[in-house]
Amino acid sequence: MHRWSKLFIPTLREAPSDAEVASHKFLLRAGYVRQLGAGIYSYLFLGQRSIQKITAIVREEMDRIGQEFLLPALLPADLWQQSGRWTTMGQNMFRLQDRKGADLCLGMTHEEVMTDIARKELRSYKQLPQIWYQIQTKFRDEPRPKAGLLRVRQFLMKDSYSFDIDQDGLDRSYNLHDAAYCAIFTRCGLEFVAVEADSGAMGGSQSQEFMVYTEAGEDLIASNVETGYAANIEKATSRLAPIDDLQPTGDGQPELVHTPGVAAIADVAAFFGILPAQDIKCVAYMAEVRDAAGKSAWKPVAAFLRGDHSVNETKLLGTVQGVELRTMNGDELAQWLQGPAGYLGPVGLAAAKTITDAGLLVVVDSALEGRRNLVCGANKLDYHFRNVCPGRDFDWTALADIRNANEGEDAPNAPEGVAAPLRIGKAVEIGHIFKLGYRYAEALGARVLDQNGKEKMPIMGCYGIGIERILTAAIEQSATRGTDPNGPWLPRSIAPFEVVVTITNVRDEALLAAGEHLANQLEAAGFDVLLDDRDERAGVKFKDADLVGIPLRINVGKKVADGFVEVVDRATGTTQDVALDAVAAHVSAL
RNA sequence: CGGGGCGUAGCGCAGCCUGGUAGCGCAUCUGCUUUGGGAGCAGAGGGCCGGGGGUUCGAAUCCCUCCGCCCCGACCA
Repeated sequence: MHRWSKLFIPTLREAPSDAEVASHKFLLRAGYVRQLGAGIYSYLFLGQRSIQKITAIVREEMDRIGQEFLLPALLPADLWQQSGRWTTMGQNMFRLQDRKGADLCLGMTHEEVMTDIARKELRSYKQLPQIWYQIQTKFRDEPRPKAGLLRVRQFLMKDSYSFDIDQDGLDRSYNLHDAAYCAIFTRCGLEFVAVEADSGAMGGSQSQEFMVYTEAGEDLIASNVETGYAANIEKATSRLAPIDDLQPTGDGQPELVHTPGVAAIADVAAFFGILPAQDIKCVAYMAEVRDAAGKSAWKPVAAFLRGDHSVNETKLLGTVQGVELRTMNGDELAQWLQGPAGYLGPVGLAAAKTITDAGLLVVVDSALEGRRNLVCGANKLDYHFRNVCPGRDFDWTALADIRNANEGEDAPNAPEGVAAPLRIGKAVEIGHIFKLGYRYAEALGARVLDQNGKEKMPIMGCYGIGIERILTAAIEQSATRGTDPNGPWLPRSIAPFEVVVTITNVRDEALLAAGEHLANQLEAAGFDVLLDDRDERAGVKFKDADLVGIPLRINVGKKVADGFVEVVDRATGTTQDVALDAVAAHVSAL
């Protein structure tokens, strides 16, 4: 039995000024954590209890599909040099040297170590599949730690790794994780969505992120509940409503129009009396590309989109197979597009044949495909073209989806004619499952014998869950709902205690006895109970109980004389009188 | 790494511009009263004003420098 009077729960009346996001303020004010440095936190009693609730759930679900290991956090450089990541990890890796001068790093992820075990121990396909997981502290020298526990330099991660003999096996391991993750996040009380993620340049074949919508999040995602569509904005598409094309003027061929001072999309639309969607917008970039040898070069890229659309730079980067983008400066615009910003257009440009060729890469967004009689810049100050038809009047290096999907557009998988508006919002990533492929098995030389006695590389998957992010997301979620003026509370499954029994006046022997008895009863019934036996005024105890986010409170007060206590349910904001001997049953039913 | 802000008691802040050796609220401790939503009165303790250097008779205050933290951006297997 935990008695508040004996515990260290340093609640704060006011949040330290460093804290901005709701979860950060909560964690500090409720006495869950204290900060030691940028992105470095100590977990106090309540925080640690919550973390343990979370890891217990994670463990329980993971044990159904895999085996728990505990790998070192201190890792020799050698392994990372073998995988090639000693150099590619760059600044995000904490590095150190031992007394002999040997290089080491602090683990930020454990593909290398797991694969090292696999290569040394796994010999036969008969040993596969394997799913190995751990719950370990990870270290990442984040350029900018922020938002309390949301982005930190030291954090807990459940990471697992699967080894299979073939793609089918990997698919199964991946699906097992998918299901386990859904079970974990559901049990943790989170409203989450699994989104298609950009698997990056590493060539992973499939990847899903588990996200929780919250303003504190750092990613943008698009989803629609009805169709089940969900994707990171870097990957999201949408079905566009049809746009009426303009009727051609004159002979129907591109016609040069004098448009003095008309540069912005809105001005062009107004000048021609058209919709922005009937205009072509140009955004010009320089893209850094690297060849196989790792040599880098900057190539010019002109991106063309519907006037009312915006470029998704991740998509564009993927299309041109580049590593970095920056917008063109004036000189570069003059050199490659012969026109000033505001008057850029695709007509008459010498587009490279393929993205690997030299010269200007012209990338046209798929939404322009098949459109007719559009307006665009003429690459000449104060002039535009009308009657421009993609394909007839200009060519391109690549036609691809490079635009951002917008809020309210229909999900791409919605049946024709069915409205399925996308919800687009910020979200925090709480988990990620990823089909890795052969990258690490290859680099580190892991091999097993298959049914035919031939050496084969095991195919891998890796899967992560941010433990603290579950806590953070749950708090943000509760704060966002904003239904309780007394602040956020935690889902019962991950709250440090399920119930707090508040004795309104401990100097009243009868109340004290009743509270103690009730707390013991509830504990015997299997609940996690905190007994507030402090000699404080009732108001203080109510405020504290709410502040620390315990989802249920039982007030032991005057009504005890009649055999009743009050049960306050934070989730519904309701207070009910319940007979003393019926409390356990009542709480179970909630 | 670029831009901005901040650092004064445990927390929130004022004082700095215009130099004279530190103050308010909350919290803490003692006593009395109070006891269902952060009580009242009386009293008390607590600060190397982030560090170092400089200017000055004198620096929280002005100047230089370093450190730390927060926010925006860049970055983020």
